[in-house]
Amino acid sequence: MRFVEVAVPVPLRQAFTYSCDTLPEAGCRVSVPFGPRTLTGVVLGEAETPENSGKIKPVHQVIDDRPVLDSVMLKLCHWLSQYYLHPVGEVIHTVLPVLLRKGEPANPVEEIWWHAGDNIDENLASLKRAKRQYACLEALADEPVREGDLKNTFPSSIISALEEKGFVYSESKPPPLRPKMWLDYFQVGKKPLPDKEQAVAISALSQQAGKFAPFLLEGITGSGKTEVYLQAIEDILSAGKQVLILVPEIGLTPQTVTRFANRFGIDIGVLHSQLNDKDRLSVWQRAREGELGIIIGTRSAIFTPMKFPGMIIVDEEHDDSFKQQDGLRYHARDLAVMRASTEHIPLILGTATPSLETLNNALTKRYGHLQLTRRAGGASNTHQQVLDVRDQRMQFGIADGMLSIMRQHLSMGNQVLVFVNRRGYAPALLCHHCGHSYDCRRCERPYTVHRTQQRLQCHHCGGARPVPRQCEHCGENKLITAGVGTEQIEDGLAKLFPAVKQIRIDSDSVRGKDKLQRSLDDINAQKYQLLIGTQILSKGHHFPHVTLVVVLDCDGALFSADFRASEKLAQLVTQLAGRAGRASKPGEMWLQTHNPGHPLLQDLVHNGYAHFARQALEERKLSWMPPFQSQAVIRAEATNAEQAWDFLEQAGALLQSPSVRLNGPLPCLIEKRQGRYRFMLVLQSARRNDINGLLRKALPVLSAMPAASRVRWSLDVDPSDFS
DNA sequence: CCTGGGCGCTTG
DNA sequence: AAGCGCCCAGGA
Repeated sequence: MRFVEVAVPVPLRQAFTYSCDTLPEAGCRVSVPFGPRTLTGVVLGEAETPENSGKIKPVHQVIDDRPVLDSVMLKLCHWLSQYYLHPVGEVIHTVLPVLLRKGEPANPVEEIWWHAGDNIDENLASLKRAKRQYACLEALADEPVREGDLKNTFPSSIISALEEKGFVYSESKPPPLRPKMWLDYFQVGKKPLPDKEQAVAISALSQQAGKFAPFLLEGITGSGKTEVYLQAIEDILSAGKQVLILVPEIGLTPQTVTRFANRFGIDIGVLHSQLNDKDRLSVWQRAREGELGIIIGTRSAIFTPMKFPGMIIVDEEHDDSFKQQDGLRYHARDLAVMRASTEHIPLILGTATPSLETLNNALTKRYGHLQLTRRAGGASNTHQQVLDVRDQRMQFGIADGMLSIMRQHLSMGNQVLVFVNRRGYAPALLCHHCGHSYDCRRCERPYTVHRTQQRLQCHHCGGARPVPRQCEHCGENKLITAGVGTEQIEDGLAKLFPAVKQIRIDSDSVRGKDKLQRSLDDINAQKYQLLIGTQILSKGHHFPHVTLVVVLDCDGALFSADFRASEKLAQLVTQLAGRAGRASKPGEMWLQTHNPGHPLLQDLVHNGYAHFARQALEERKLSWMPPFQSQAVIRAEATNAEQAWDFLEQAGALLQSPSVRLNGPLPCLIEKRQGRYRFMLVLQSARRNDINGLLRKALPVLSAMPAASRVRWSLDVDPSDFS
């Protein structure tokens, strides 16, 4: 009798011991009895003979003949569980593809092959009058045929008729594995000559093959980061090693994939959020068998197994979408660092606007630091300026001065991009007579007015209602909107520039498959001259015909309660500036603000992101903020505000330590959502281990508190925001 | 007297 | 998390 530790998908901070006759390998799935249920768990390793073996139940069934989590992935699961203080069972649950969680087989499904039996000639002779059966048997005479192929030519009835006569038989076998199959057709396509900086980066990266070596690739937009990726992975692929590339959620366009596929002429495994479970599993399988040379995917692609790991690339490493915001709140970029380290492979963190965390690691030499400071092809940088809108007449959020600059660019036939960080028509609806504001009851925040859908929509909970005609409070017919969203700008600009073709790009307008890609193609084919949009426009797409970028409102970020707001604004503005222009058409960018003298804006506009970021790091150091301090947040929400607050107060009492500063309970930045009041408790310390240790000790007590069961609570290690 | 839903206890 | 027993309220 042997014993195993099994991680089961329940929110309990422990593994469970089971008995078995023969020891399954660590990383294999097993089905186990758990209370009155049967669950699919994963073997973590052998357990010592337990003392209270009376409780121990036997493993029902071993599902896998070989681990679904190799030793590296198991190690990472343990790290995730320890670092994010999350139950192992749930960690393993999030790491595995959905179908594997459900206990589906991990190996590729077997294929059925049809063979001709003995005495073919004799059998054929007996089929003289059954022409189709004759043809079918003849087709199998020389070699077996895959059932799928056979059924393309012959109906099942013909095949089963032959089977009944004993003339043919079927055999099922696993599809053949083809590790490193990309090498059969791998060839390096036409490539540009790297400039000096690119060449330095490429050679620095290639010298590190086969060992852990993290790099920040800080390259301004248009400096050719992707070309560095392409040339850096060339030798890795040709040596039969795989490359895993992580990209932000919206950055994964068919174009990105095509660029890699065209260069090397190979198949690429693509993992995006809309992929169905079956296709996802298939990429997982082919990556695990070493059949795919390149795997590109969003956040959760970091969990893709690789038989021949060669390199990991995190593109746009600063992007927020790498941080998971529920359940296991991991950061895929940080996990990529851990993974590269355990796999002993190099890692590229590429971006024009490094997060302060990564920049700090590069400046303190924990990471190699590669810089690309020149735009390829000699294109000039977009010139950034601040537009003082104080006392200016504004129409739908755009100052008169701004409109005349826009008019100039449009009259020259150039494209103009207007950035607004708000979708919908307006962020609020008010009664001009009594002042009544239309708020979502569940979130206590103003509804956003959506004109195209004729609805009021809550952007916090998704709730909606029809647009009222008259005030529900005083009955007057004086409802007005406040603030400006993309729809309103679209409306307003259409009236001002009736001859100019315009397009709105936000998550409402690009809903649906490939809609975004089609719109982007149309923009670059110059079917539109005026582009109005949100964040989406700042991610990864280049608009060579845009010569003017307008950012409508910077003021919100300058005075935000979130200490990262200025970093995010700087990244956004810089990324947006990078979208525009090309060599023959230098771009300009205007930032509308009521605070033209704000040191942050001035620094960004005059000295660029690189300077701004180094300055911001100094400030963070002086003000004892991340990345010089570590943070964790406990959030609690409940329909009864007091219960959420009470829980956090009790938690605070439990989390007393001289080396960890506690802040709270405080209301979250989104104070109420979906009818639940939300509070948080912030832990901060110079040493992350102090926070981790403190929480590790307290969590079992915390989870057992009666107050804990009355609220929804969660732990966020290294929070990226305080919403 | 029986049904149902809410709660809290347990899970190897 | 989720399945189960347990307890109390409500209906004819």
